[in-house]
Amino acid sequence: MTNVLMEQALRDFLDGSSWVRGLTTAQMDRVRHDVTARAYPNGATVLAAGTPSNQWLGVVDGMLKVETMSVDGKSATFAGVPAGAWLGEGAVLKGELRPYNVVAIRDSVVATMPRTTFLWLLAESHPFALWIIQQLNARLGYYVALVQSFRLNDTTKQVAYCLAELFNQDLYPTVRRQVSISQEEIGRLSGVSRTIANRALRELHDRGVIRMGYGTIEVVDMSALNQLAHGA
DNA sequence: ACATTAACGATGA
DNA sequence: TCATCGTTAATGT
Repeated sequence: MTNVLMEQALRDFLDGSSWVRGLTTAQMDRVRHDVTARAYPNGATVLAAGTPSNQWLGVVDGMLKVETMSVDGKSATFAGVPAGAWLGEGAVLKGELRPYNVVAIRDSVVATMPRTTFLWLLAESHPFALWIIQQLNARLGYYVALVQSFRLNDTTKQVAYCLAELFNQDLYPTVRRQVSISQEEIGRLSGVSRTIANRALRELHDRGVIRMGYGTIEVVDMSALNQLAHGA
């Protein structure tokens, strides 16, 4: 993507971010000035664990994941983050070193807001603070339901839950029915091997819930997927 | 039982 | 050419 196209994509992305609508004109001007965009190829580390939390990130295009690495090199994926979402406010708020890696799992464009701008907005804008609260609350809800799903459900339903949440409007406001993610990453996100992820996805396909493409999954029946995700 | 890892070939971009 | 997918056989819990 050329720089000009990327700047245009960044403007569109900001205009489409719901928290921007609550800002004053002056606040918006500063945001537009301070937020920058950068492209990352598939597999690239956007932010490494252990580095200072100096930025809030927005996924303009593509897909990121949040993961930790254990000492023996194994990794656990906590979240898949599709285009339209913002992430990283937790570490910025705590002022800690980043606890997780943020990695591109597709060719991606990522927007960066400096920590100082983020904290300024949080102090200046009540609507922004409310938006952040609802975002944190939506994440909490995700993880509570995740524990429930893993305690009570078989692997196919675990995969269904993780897949369904990629379309959660509270977590990821951009409305889509298709997501660009490999079965390998679906497995990591769901805590199962690629073999099992593949079997679960084919089961969902055979039930007419999704369609599978090369590196993509399209939801055909969202309500059926959500029902399976919650134990049906 | 049921999941994982490693591996293979096939195929899409 | 490389990523991704579908499948299988051996192995682990």
